Amino acid sequence: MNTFTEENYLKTIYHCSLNAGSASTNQIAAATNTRAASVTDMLKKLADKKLINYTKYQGVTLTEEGEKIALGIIRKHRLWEYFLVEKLDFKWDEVHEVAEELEHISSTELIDRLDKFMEYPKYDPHGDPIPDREGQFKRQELKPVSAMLINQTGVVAGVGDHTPAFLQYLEKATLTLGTKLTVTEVVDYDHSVVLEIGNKKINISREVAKNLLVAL
Amino acid sequence: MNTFTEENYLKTIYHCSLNAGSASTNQIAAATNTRAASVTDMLKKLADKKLINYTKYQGVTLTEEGEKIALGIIRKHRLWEYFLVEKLDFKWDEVHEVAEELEHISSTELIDRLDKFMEYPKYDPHGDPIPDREGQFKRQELKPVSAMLINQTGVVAGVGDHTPAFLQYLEKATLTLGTKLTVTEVVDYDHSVVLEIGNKKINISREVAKNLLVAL
DNA sequence: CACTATTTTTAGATAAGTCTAAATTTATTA
DNA sequence: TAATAAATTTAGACTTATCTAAAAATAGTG
Repeated sequence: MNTFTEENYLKTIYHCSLNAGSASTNQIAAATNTRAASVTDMLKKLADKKLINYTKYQGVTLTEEGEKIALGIIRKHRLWEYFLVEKLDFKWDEVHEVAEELEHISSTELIDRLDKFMEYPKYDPHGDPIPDREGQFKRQELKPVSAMLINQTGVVAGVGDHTPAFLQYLEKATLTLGTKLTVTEVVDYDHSVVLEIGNKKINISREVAKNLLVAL
Repeated sequence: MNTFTEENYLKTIYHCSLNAGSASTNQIAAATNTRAASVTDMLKKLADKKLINYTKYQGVTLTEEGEKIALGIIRKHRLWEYFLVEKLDFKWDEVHEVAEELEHISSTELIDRLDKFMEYPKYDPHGDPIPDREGQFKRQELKPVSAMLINQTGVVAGVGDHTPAFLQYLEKATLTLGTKLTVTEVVDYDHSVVLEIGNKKINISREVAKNLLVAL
C-alpha cells in the first residue's frame, strides 16, 4: 500500500497531466502546497516504485500502475462527494475538503459497497465523471463558455474551478449543473460574456466563462 | 488539531482506563502494537498538551480535554460501524478495521450529519453505546455470562472481544445481539457453561463466557 | 550564440514517530 | 529487607516528508 502522501502526489500528477500531457515539478509543488525540492524527493521515490516515468528536468507522467492508483483515488473522491451531497445534504461547495480526507480510506470493499448503495452514479456533484472499479469512465466533451460562439446554446455540465468561492458564485447566479444557457454577446472591451438563461440575461466575466463548462 | 497517532493513543488510554482506572505504559504498548519506549515518548508529548495526567512510572489518566477527544473518536468509530452494517450491509465482524480508519476523518459536521442520516442510533453493531456530540451516553449494566448464576436468564447485549474470530464464532453459535439465554449448568472441570437458547442447549468455554455480555 | 532568467536538483537540516539497548525505578519474593 | 524480576524511562539512531540555500540544468532573449 502507498502512503497518504504518495497517493496525493499521484492524484496531483494525474490532474496536472490532463492538460499538458505531463506534469512539471513546479506545477506539482503549487498543487500540493509544497516546495519544488520536496517534490523532487518524492518523484525519486515514486519512480523507484515504478509509479511514474521520471527523468531529471523533464517532467513526469504516470505509469500504467500509477494511473491505476490515481484513478482509484479519484473514484473514491467523487463517490464520497456524491454521497455527501445526495445522502447527507451537503452543498456542492462544502464537500471537497472532506472528500480529500475520505479518498484515502483504503478499503476498496467499502467504496464498492458505497457505489452500490448509491446505485452507481456516473457523475459527481460538480459534473466530473466517476471512474468504475476498473478506472473506466466516459469522457464528456465539455467546452468552456469562453469558447462558445454567439447564439450558441449549451447546458452547464461541469466546472474548471472547484473552489467554494467559485461554486458559491455559480449557485447565486443560478448557473448550477443542468442550467440551459445561450451566449448572446461577447463584450469586446473585457471579453465578458452575456448569457440568456430562460428569459433573463446575465453578464459573466471572462474568468468565469473560462471555468464554466457546458455540453453542447 | 491532533494527529492520527495522538488520537489513537488517547482512544487506547480511554479503553485501558475503563477497567483499571488508569493505563500503564506496557498496556498501551500492547494495544497500539508499539514498544514501551515509543509509548513513553508519546506520553510526554500528550502531557505537554495537557491531554493526559502523567507522572513517571505511575501510569496515566486522561484529562477532561483528553477524554473529550477520546470520546469524539469513539463516537465516530461507532457511528461509522453502524453505517457500515445498517446501510452498506457489512457483517458485524467486518467493520472494525475500516472504522479504525474512518474514525480519524476530522469533520464533525460530517459525523453529525451521518448521525442524523441514521436517525441517531444509540448502540453500535456490537452493542457498545454511541456517545452524543457532548460525549454523553448511557452506560449499560452488562455482565459477562461467566458471572451469571444457574437458572439466571439474560439477553446478549455486548461483547468483550471485538476480534473477527470471536464475532464469527458467536454468529455461528446464534449468540448474536438480542438472543435470550439461560444458564443451566456450569461444568466444574473446565468452568465451561451450558446455555439454553429457545429449546436448544449449547456449551460455551469459560473464555467465551467471559467475553459474552448480557443484560439481565 | 551568449547571457540571463527560470526551473529543477542537490546538500544539509528539522520534526514526528518509531526502534533497540542500556539504565533506572518499582514490584515481588525468598 | 535484600535480591531479583518486571516495568518504565533514557539515550541514541532511523525513516518519512518536509524545508532553505546553493548548485546545476534548461529555456528565453537580445
